[in-house]
Amino acid sequence: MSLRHAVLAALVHGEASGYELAKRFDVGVGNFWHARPQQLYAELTRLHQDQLVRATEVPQRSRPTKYLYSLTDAGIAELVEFAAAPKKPTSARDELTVAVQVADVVDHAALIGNLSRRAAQARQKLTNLKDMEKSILGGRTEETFVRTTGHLGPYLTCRRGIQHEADTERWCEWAIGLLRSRIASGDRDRVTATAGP
Amino acid sequence: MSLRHAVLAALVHGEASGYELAKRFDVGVGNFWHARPQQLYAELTRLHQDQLVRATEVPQRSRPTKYLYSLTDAGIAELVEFAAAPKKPTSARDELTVAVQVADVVDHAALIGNLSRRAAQARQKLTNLKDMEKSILGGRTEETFVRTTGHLGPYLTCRRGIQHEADTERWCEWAIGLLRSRIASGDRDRVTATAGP
DNA sequence: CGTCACATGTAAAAGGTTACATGATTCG
DNA sequence: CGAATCATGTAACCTTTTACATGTGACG
Repeated sequence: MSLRHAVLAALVHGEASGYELAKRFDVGVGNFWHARPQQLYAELTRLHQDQLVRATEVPQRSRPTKYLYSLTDAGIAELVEFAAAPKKPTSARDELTVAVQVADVVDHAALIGNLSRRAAQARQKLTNLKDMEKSILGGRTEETFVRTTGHLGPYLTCRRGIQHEADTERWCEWAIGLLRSRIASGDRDRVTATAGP
Repeated sequence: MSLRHAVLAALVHGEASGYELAKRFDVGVGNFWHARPQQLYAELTRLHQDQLVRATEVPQRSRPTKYLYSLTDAGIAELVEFAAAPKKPTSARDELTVAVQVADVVDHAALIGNLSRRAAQARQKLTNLKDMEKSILGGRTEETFVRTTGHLGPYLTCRRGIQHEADTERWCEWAIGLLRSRIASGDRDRVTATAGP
């Protein structure tokens, strides 16, 4: 039940509407918690009912009324409790790795295609995250930043994302290399996706 | 809908009962796809109905009859198709990182506790995965292995796991270091989990 | 004139977790 | 004598995804 805490965490940064929050989940928060806009709208309603956030109505001309949400004291208390509670290990679920697991039974070219696409995605995310890191550090060195800032959290998670994406890219490229070398050293009896009866 | 493919992937290694499969998911496959035994029993039934696996009844004395499942040709074809299809990016969901994101609002000591526990889990998994790697390589160097083997897939995914766990451990320890240095350099106004009214 | 940004949701379906149920055998 | 291993499942619940619904204003 922890979409709830991801939303609260996203609101620490400042008040936001559901729509704005969705964008925060697309860039920053999305690195450690995915959620679709629909989920956010629903969760915000629940959080409001439970008084962990307060909502300010902002009428729009020619658009649905917008609601700006911000943390209440109860909301902050909830976060404090959450951070102290034992955490479940992340539950891994990666289709690509499932496909790689069966590399020996499967069409190599298609697999390599999938690995390249993933590598490209990782590079894209890396670029975004490095921009984010730059804007967090704001010209300071890490050492200075850590001593000065009141916003260590976002920096820590941003670094986490950077390392993870770099790791992903490295692994994809390495796997591609091995699969290719295997093709080069001659492989027979490979089943292909297009093989008909 | 890809628990299905994770199960098929696990069966490439050889026939298994639901119970045995649950163990494969605990060790090997679990590194990239989690599933509870109940899910596996249900999925195996479905796969059997769809004729992607065949089932051999094995009566037990004083125990529920056991079913040994193995891949059919249709099952292998399904895997081939799956491996060629475009893959969704992994959906990140990590409670610990959510907690770290709000480090600045939250009790540092408790957070550090959570980070240490995660680091310890990562070290444990690393040990297991390195044993697995050793048994896969079977004394050969990577180069020799890659040229000789018909089981590249499991090696690739095992390496993925190793790198990921190593990365996790490094990040946890690094984050702990920064959080501690922040305590040392004097921090005030930290909300603690035990603070009452 | 088409597409993107804004701004909210509802409803059904799929996927995953937790709790419960049963019961013999082996090991320390 | 208690715990772990073997061996299967059902049912209720919670979470996530997908599809649908609505409509304006700005930009090129």
